[in-house]
Amino acid sequence: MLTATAPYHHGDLREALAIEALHQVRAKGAEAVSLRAVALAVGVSASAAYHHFPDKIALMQEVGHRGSLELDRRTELASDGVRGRGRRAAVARLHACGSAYIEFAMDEPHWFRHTFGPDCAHDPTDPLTNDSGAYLSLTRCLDDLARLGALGPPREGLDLLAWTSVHGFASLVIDGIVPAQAREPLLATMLGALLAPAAAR
Amino acid sequence: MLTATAPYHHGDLREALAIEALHQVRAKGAEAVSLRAVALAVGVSASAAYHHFPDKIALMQEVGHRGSLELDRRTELASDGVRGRGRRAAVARLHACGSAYIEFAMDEPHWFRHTFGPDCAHDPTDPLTNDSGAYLSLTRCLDDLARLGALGPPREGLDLLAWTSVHGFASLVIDGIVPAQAREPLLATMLGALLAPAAAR
DNA sequence: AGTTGATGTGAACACTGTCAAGACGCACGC
DNA sequence: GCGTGCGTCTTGACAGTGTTCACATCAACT
Repeated sequence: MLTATAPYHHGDLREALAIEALHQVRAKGAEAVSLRAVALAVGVSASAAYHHFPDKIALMQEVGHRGSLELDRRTELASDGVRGRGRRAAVARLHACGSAYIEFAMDEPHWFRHTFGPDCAHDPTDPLTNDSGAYLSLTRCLDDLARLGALGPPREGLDLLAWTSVHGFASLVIDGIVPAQAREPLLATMLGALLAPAAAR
Repeated sequence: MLTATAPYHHGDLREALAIEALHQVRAKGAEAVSLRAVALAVGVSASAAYHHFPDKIALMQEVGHRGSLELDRRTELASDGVRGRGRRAAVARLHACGSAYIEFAMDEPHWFRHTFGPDCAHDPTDPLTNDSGAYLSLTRCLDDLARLGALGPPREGLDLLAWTSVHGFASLVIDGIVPAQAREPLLATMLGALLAPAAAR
């Protein structure tokens, strides 16, 4: 039996630690996660973690990074799930994209919050460029709509408006400030404000 | 000399603790603040704090509450700073309101983040009702615009759209994901999407 | 005056992140 | 084949955290 790539003492401790940390963040929230508890749950001493991550912060950043990837995956999946080339399909794609974004925050509030939390702060020198596939999904949806002449306001800046409203709504919902049922109304209003008045839906 | 209301041993320890905690949150961020350090800075033992706050969380919630009040104050001040009854003034008021919201986040990123952080989670049973004077300021601006017939899309839900986009932008900026210079473009795009096409500015 | 109760102190507990010193075991060079 | 080296993990320790306990203090009321 070839045990694939199980190179060392533990096998792949770095991955195991990341997975366990992710589990605990999802379950209890980032603030309630301790490096020691993660290491113990994996069956390893606390200091063992320092051979794979320089900090606790680095471990948590790995969790945040996986949150970005998961968010990207969900939005992309949602937008790809809508077939068709017409205006109706393009609108539905944008709707699905925003809905998936919000749904991730509602499904995994702790994970979402930590992904955008202070420990995972991005490099302020080159924002918007490297990461955020969710933003790219949104941009593609809006590009399609622009190509179809379905957008009301001028194209420029609409990505940012759509993104910030969806992200802000998701944040406010998981903070308990805005009710979750407002999701559809918010998306409808956003689409109504973005689309040309011809056919809002 | 009448020393005003200096009732007890310290004077007003509860207030002193809250002020010092607020200072430290603004300076170092909520995660870096320890109850002990706050108490020591006030010149008091750590356990003394427990006669005024049941938890460290309660102390930090007081800081968050003051963040809500400060945000309310700023938005209200900004919107009241624009005089006039015409459409132009109403648009400027909405712009000033959103701008002040974002400016607070940029001036006090730690304070803003903590105000909307998990420790200050609101009661999910009655959202939108009790607090958030910033939302009320925004609503008033939009009511004015609606009365003047200046809004493009139907009135309902526009508060939420404006609020979430401003809040989302503020959050993304202080997370270093969106550049701060995008504030004016974002506000312009938002106004363009909200207003009737007659005169975008 | 003496009791009461709010307000302070100090020591202690369990827990945290982090580090230094040492023990284990795989992989390589001889 | 065997020792050497290095990556891996453990133990033990340090400083610092939130929180609680028994006790001291001091203002105010009866």
